[in-house]
Amino acid sequence: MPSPPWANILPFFRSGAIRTVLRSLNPFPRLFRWTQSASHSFSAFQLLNRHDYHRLMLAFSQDNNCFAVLLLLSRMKEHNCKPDVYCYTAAMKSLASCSRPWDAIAMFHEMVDNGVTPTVYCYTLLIKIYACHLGQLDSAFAVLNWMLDQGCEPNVVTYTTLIARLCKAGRLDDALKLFDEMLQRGCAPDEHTYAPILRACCSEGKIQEVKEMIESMPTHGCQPDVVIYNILVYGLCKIGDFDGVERVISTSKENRWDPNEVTYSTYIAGLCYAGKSEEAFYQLDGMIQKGLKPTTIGLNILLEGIGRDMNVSTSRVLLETCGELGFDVDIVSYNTVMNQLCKLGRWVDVLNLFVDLFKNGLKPDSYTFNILILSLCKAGEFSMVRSVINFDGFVPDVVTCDILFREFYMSGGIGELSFVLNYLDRGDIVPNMFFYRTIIDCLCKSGRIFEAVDFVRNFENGYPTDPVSRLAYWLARMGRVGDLLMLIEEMVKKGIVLENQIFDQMITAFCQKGLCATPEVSKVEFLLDRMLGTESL
DNA sequence: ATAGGGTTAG
Repeated sequence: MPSPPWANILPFFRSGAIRTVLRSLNPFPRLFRWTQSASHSFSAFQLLNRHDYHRLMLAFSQDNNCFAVLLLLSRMKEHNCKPDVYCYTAAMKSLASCSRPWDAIAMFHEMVDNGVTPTVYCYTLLIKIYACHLGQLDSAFAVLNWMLDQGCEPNVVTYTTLIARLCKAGRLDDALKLFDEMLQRGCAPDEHTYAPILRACCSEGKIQEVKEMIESMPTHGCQPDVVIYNILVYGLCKIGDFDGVERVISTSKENRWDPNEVTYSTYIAGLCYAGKSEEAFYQLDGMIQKGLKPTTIGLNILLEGIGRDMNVSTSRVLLETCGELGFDVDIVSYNTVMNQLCKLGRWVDVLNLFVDLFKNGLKPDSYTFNILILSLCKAGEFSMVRSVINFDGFVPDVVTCDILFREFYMSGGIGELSFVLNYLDRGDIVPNMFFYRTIIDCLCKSGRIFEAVDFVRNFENGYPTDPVSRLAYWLARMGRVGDLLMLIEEMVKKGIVLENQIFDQMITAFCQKGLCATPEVSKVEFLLDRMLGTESL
């Protein structure tokens, strides 16, 4: 028996959202029975109309499954159900959101080639793909002109899409030009059009312009809403005008809007960044009284600020009270407070919070482990570090390797490092320049200069700048100018261009050692000449 | 039926 035409699609039907859509489709009961009995030979797909296909496509698109969307489109064609502009638009959208913008554009052209006329929705999506997904604003403008040529009038959404991207790209002047153009063409803006422009003005600190533009909105038929006022709050925070923020919030009723959690989170973050965390803490209270709770990110910014500007006891108490207050915390909230305790060397408290986070149904991430491991290392509790490493769910990253390498090496536990090296060998963790620098630091601090030189020499592409400059620093620092000269000569001979970062580090070390007033400095000058000579080649 | 706006932590 041949497999049903939708066999490839059926596995995707497990998603709840898609099931819901399927149940509402006309032919679905029969389709469903077919899959149960598997004895019919007719194609239930023939019962789907364009509208059904479109709804299915949107459901799969929402599920981020563009494979299924494309499959549906090809099924349509097989069953002589010509895809309409809605189906093509849905397929384009799905491709775009699955990071396949070029395929989405190809889909647009396929649609035109098949004689389907794009709607303003479809052109707008195409503009969004060029502007947002590809960052090609000029191509997006070309689409705008093209649709005008085709007699399709852009609407407020079309203009807003392009204006928003121009603003995000820092092209505020072009955005304002387009804004005027849309007015001239008789297209009225709405709140969505103003928001990105106001946001861009705030970024440039043009708060006066922002205020004036908000006041002028009603003359264009727009009533400033909570989003518009949140942008104003953001702009005022950015220039530190917190009295202004107070005024905006206290006049909200007469201006017919209600502050929401974004309003307060923006305000609280602004206060924290300005070093006024105590004031931010106070605002949290005002927020609670209005029945609002902070966003998790806003809360985390506050926890960070309180620990920094006030004290860690307060941030810790706030974290521990979040459950009662009904605030949503996440692993970053715990990491923030644990990190503050770590810096103060309070490793027992760090450990306590590590235990608590599980009670809140959270899972530690690599930041959590790094904070915990660093706390324990600094306290010399290496046996506990070993327990943490063997913990079920341990997630190391390159920072973990860096901490473990440095701490175990310096405490003489070199034998333990095979664990770190195993991770690196397996390729699970890719070392970065900080890690290489740690290796150089460890080798140099323990006097293993030749091993450090060998380390940079045997690098895959040879003598990477960052570790070499670190090594140069140590050699200069230790007064081993001869070894340093040899290293530099060796690199020059191999035709390696010496980056000035290497010389920066050397000069820093020489200055720190107070060698600049001694004859040794002539050797540095010699090296600098060498560098200039190399660079002129 | 389909397209567009605001805060953002380690």
